[in-house]
Amino acid sequence: METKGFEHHDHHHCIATSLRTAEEACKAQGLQFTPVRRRVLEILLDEHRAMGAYDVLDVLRKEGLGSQPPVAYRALDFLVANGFAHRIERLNAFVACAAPGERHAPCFLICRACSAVAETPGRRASDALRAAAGELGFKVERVAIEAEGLCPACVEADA
Amino acid sequence: METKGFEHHDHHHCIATSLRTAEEACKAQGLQFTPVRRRVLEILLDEHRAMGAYDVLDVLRKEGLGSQPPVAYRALDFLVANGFAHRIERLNAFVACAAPGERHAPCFLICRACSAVAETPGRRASDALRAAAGELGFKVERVAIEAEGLCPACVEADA
DNA sequence: CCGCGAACGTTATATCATAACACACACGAT
DNA sequence: ATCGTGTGTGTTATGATATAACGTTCGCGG
Ligand SMILES: [Zn+2]
Ligand SMILES: [Zn+2]
Ligand SMILES: [Zn+2]
Ligand SMILES: [Zn+2]
Repeated sequence: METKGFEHHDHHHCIATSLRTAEEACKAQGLQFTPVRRRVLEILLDEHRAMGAYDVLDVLRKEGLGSQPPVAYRALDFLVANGFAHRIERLNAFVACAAPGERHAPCFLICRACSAVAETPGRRASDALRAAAGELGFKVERVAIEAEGLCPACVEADA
Repeated sequence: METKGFEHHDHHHCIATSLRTAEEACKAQGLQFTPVRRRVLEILLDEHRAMGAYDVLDVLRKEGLGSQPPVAYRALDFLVANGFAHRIERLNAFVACAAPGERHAPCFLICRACSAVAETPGRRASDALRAAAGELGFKVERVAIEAEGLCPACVEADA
């Protein structure tokens, strides 16, 4: 998996690929990739940053796709449950998954200065956590690993 | 005996020690360990579980120590800022620190069945995270590591 | 046709958190 | 001694996030 948060990239391409991946995954698993769900994923991909449910809802409203909180929350829950997006606990916000389809323990780097969010593989951290939990007899089902600090650009600006 | 993390322990003793540690740390650092702050820490220690700010506030209200949200939030913020308590993002809740005074990267194991919360050293996971972040030029300042799953007791009950 | 489950639309409400301002008090400087 | 200043507290009001509950629609298999 590639980290996208702090680097330039071909964004049109990355949107198209993610959407197609989601579409195919839904078809393969018999999930309904409905217009609202699709559009919410598009919105997250467009912005390429962490968005609150109400931010997403604002966009849906303007487009006549839904006007009440449950519409946004249901679509977001679907995307999160199926690995197309992640919830960032620290921000009460959502972000499109940078590597949909791959089984992974996401790990987020959140810049406190510019609010950029990068998803990076958290496999090592996740393994360490599972090991520690296992020693206590705790059965880990989901892991949230989130770091707050300064992104490369803001570290420079700070200095 | 109550449950600390997932194990039994001498709870009266653990409350007393934690309170004393906080008291001494405040004195040493010139921080004000005011009645409200002290009482809030006691409340978190008493319950020995994750509590919402409003849960804490309910107790304060009954005791005439404060009746409005800012009172609870201010005290909790103080305790968190100084390492006497932690905030659990996943639960929007607070818990007394299990190792006050020691510099540590806390890591939480949250049981989805019984809501028990254990704090465990997250040093290995935290180190792994910092290493991954460092490769990207990200400067980590704070880390939140939270696992959701089944505690030992609930794993057994489940089987 | 009917029963069912999944998604959606809507209303209302629950839950979590902070802005803003007034007051009290401790403490060091004038 | 008085004044300014910083810090903590009390209070009102509001903002931000999230879900309960119920009715409607629609496709699908019995
Ligand atoms: Zn992109
Ligand atoms: Zn930044
Ligand atoms: Zn205890
Ligand atoms: Zn449990």
